[in-house]
Amino acid sequence: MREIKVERFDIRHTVESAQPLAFFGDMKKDGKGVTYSYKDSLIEAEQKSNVLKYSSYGSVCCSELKREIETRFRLCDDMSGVYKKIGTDQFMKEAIKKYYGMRITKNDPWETTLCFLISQFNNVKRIRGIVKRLVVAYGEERAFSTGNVELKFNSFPTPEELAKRSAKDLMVHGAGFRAKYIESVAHACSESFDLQKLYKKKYCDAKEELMELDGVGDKVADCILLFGYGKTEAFPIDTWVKRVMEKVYFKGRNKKIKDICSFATERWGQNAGYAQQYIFWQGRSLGIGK
DNA sequence: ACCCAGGCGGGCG
DNA sequence: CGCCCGCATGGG
Repeated sequence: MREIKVERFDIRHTVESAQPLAFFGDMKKDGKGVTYSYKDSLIEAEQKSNVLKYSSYGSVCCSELKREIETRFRLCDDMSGVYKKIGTDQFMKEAIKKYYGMRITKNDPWETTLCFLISQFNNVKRIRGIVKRLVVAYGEERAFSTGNVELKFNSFPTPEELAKRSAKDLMVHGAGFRAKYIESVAHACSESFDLQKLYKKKYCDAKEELMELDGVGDKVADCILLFGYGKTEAFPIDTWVKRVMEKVYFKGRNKKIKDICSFATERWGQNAGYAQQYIFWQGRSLGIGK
């Protein structure tokens, strides 16, 4: 068990706020820790006030593990600076106070892509269920014995593994009409489409390329860029964010996605992604628009 | 029963 | 282009 000091970090808000970790990871019952698969390994992380304890089962070495933890939870982000930039109005101040320490997570691009393909026209509980069933069905099973306890988990299914299945196979797991997108994108990513190359592209260019994938539109592309590539200028606008934005910043008037997007970019710039996460999670908790 | 969910693609004007 | 509709599924 290793430790790292953390400030302005809350593992519960971070893991529970409908980011990819909420879909394929497991929150511990007490809400203070999480377990999730990383490559061939299983990682555990647990927070005790200002200390994040972590450990792993599997082949990942300790320097890589440290880097993975710091990257995944974006521990190097200057949250004080972020809060200063986005906490400029009453709504944001309250959201920040309520979910203080909630970070954007940085996840694997493919894993993020699959999660958000499934997210469309869907709800958080079902997304998690579908992702979980795909992991069980098509992830590689791994087991470790830790003292007297046998630990089993599945790694996240690769594009190659999913590409072997037809949309009809995938339907069994409840993916619904999204199954055809999963099939198509799994094929693309295991053959011609190179997700890795998007790291070095600018936000706009990367987004344009992502949207060539079947089932990836404006919103899903922004989610992939934010949670899968760490491009924090992305501002995904779903039904919740749209409603909050209209109510809080546009006097309740119906606005187009494009207008909301340019407002957010102008107001929050590189921190738009963070602003979005607080808006989204606070909007849901307040039930805005319902 | 009815409505909605971290939208998208296709078809039409 | 912009607008509108259908779409699988299950929980509230």
